[in-house]
Amino acid sequence: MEAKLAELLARASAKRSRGKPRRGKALEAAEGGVVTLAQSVTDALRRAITEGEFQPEERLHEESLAERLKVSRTPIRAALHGLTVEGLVEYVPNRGYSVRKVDAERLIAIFDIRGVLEGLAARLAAENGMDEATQAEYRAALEEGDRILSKGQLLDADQARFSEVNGVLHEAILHAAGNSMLGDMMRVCFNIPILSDRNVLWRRFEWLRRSHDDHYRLFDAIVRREGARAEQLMREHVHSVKLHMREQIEDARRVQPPGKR
Amino acid sequence: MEAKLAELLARASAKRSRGKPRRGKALEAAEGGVVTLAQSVTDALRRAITEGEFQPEERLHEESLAERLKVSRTPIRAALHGLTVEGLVEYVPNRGYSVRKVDAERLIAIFDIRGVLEGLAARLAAENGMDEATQAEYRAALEEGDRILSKGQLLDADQARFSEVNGVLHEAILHAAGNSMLGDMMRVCFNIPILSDRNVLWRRFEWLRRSHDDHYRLFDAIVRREGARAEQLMREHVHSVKLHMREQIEDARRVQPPGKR
DNA sequence: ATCGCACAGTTTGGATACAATATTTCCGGG
DNA sequence: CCCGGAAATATTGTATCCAAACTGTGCGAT
Repeated sequence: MEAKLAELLARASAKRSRGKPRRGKALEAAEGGVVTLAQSVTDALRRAITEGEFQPEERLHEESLAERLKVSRTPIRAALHGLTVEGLVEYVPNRGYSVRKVDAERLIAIFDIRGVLEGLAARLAAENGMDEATQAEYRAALEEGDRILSKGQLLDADQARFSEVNGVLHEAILHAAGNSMLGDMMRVCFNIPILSDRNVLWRRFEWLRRSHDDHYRLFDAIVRREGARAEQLMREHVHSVKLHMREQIEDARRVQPPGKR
Repeated sequence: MEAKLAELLARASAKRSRGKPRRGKALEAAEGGVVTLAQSVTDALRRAITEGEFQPEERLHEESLAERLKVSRTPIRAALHGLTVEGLVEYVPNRGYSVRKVDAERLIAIFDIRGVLEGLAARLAAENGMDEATQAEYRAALEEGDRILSKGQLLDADQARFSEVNGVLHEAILHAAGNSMLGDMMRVCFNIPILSDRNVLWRRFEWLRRSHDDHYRLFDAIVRREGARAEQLMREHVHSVKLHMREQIEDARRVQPPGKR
């Protein structure tokens, strides 16, 4: 679990040099496809950080990173600077960058914001209406969730699938909301080390069932165009995730008492 | 109105080399005081853009900017990259940066987000309670607003002061909310060319009076710790600003019909 | 022994040089 | 006259270089 970072970079930049001599036009790459080294490095570092490749307060030494990724310091610096603006990394002038620590307080803050942002997304989705294709996606994801939950217990392999299902649902709502900025801001709330792939939660099966049920009601509210109800449901949903998370944090703290250093 | 940009940079970087040989420790400068050239340039460019120094889709040519600001391309690039992450600037690989256009749709999107974010701030402020000092600031700002409005009409010089008052009120609520991330996200919603200093609105006096009254009610709700009410009031308040703004845009469009280019 | 100071080494910030990519111009063919 | 393509030009992307700032260590004074 060491050269993993370089591997991430390789995957990120794969989209660059692949294929034909490249159809000249940059437009094809304008969205989605990564083009510059700096972007690849940014993606690689972001993933590495959110997936816990680095410790919370760990220094991010420019030269070491450059060496590990086999690039010069320039794209590294661009990436670190960008991640600082995104809020994933901290920066002190003349002293460099470090991984931003996410303490309990900050986590709560994030969830409060997620609550209102996702609530807004749900309301807008309900007000604007969800097109057929997106509805179909949503429904499919719901059914997939049913299948996973029907076993009465959750296997490890299922966790990833359930996360996937969750992602689809949220994306569908976000898409229906039709507010592009909302997605940008939400991304900031999701790119957080601890939860990242949201592998953490999903502990108690019963809670999970309830969560899945929320998704059903949310869908109902949206297709009925009941904006206020959709918003309320989503808020409560996120709120319950927040409580669940706080519980887990406190559990973890009990195991390993505070005041480590 | 040409060398204004350079002037902005001078002001921004003034905080750097000022004073004694600088107390060695960087900690003093860690927050607030700008330290690196890149930061100064970022601030200068942000201001220039939000104050309308550049046209909406105008290209931001690295070398020209470097020349105008008398710095190398390095800090310029850092600044542009950062502003891109912030959403003020657009970027296409190998083609450079340009001022992001804020069309009506985007403006609406921003106000929708501001509505829920400021609503959250108001609710949190009410739930947490506002300390005495902040309450005093808020009250002082309210009275200042009364004084300005008491004349029955708004002079040009008053506009700036009223904007100031508004700023203080929002800052007070934000501070009481105690959610640092909220401030970061809200900044993104405020750094928008069109409104920037919020000089635009405040057209109709009556509307302004109503707006000021909102601030009173908001305060009442907060000190009474009525979170839900505070949130609702703030939402409605922002919503009314949104409507007001949309109206103005449509007015402007009537004067200068669409399809300019 | 402790505090302060100076010096050496490390690390970052900014400028410059070079390479890669896009845009423009200009020329020949249709 | 218009269109297509190739060279020329301009602009961005990356690497390297140098200067400034910070960190740590060791020596000397108290």
